[in-house]
Amino acid sequence: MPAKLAASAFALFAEKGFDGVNLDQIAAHAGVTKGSLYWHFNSKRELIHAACAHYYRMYQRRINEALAGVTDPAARLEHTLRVAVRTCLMDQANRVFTMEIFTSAVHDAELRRGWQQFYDSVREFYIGLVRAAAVAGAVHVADAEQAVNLMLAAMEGIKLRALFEPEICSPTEEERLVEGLKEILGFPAPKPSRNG
Amino acid sequence: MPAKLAASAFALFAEKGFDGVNLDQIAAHAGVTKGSLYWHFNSKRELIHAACAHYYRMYQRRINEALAGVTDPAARLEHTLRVAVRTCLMDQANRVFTMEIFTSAVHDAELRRGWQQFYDSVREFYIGLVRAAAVAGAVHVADAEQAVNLMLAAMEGIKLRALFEPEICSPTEEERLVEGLKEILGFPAPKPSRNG
DNA sequence: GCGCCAAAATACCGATCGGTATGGCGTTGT
DNA sequence: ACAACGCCATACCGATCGGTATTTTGGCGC
Repeated sequence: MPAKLAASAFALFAEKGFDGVNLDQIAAHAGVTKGSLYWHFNSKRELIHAACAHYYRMYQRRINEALAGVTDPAARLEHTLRVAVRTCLMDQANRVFTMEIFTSAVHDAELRRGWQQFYDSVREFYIGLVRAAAVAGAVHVADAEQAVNLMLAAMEGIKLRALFEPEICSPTEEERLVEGLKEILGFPAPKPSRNG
Repeated sequence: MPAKLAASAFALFAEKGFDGVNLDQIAAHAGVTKGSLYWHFNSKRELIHAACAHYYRMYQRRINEALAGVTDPAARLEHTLRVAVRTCLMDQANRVFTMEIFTSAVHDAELRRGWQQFYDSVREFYIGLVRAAAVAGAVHVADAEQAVNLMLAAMEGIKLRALFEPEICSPTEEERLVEGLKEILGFPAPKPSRNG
């Protein structure tokens, strides 16, 4: 049940923000009432943290699935990037959710730590992927760390931009976004006949 | 008085967010009471919009001051960039305030329009500056618009990152940030003896 | 069947806060 | 002197919502 509540919280927070959802709504979404919710969580804040953990796990699960059985460094990097774009940029709900994390993290040190931990692990993962791809000669970067930092910043910037210009993250733009981010990571320019 | 209330609202929102400040606090900060505040503004929402307008005007005033009497295209671009970094990245209060705009804009079309209008004018201004500097041979970009988009995305990404890693926007990092953004805009790499 | 415990439901509480109603004061115009 | 108006202060209102207290329910073991 706590996992179901966390999932419900995530779903509703991603739609209306942390302050836009009350606990009765979350409980109802999970099929129980607020009293039951309080049996499992001590406060709304605790539930927010659980919703964040839910999101981080979901992202990690997607990456693991995308990389299962993939050994080629360049392919691993590209798959990771595609999942990230699909999950973090194309999905409006997830964009809204992470924006709520940022805004609330200003005043909540634990939330901030949680995000930073997540962000750092994502970043280190990318750095490792880029380095492996560079050794394999698939990408060319002077400094893997800097390229990853720039790529992640660009992703965050796109996310922000999409909040008021949702069309830049429409399905028809996905491939363009992926290509732009790949370029930052040092992938060679796309060829007309390259493998999708 | 309405301007004073808007300024007070901006100052407090930039510290605690839109939902973290009540109208009594804003009124007190402006030296009046809530009744007087309601004489001038119909609702908290209207006050939020006034605070946003205050911020946009402040930014524009700073740019105008920085560019007064500057005619060299490269200098104009660099000055604009420095003011933007100082105002939008180095100033924690302003970072917090703009994050609040983004989060609220998801559910407030007018707020969204206001921000988009501001963002578009900033963007067009940069494109104009980059093109002028390119004609003057001071920067080298294949596509001014794309370079500006990337630079602005990077700025937004840095802003987000700074929310949980404030040290990346510390005074000692300012020059590094400026140089990184200049590089995106096609400025030549810094020389050891270049003019500050 | 009874007791225990976990989980859930229901009713309630107090604080908060945006918003409203009303009265007061100072200034200006007639 | 009086009326009108702008601006302001104070008191009040109702809705909301996180959180608490109490009761109920279901499952399990004996």
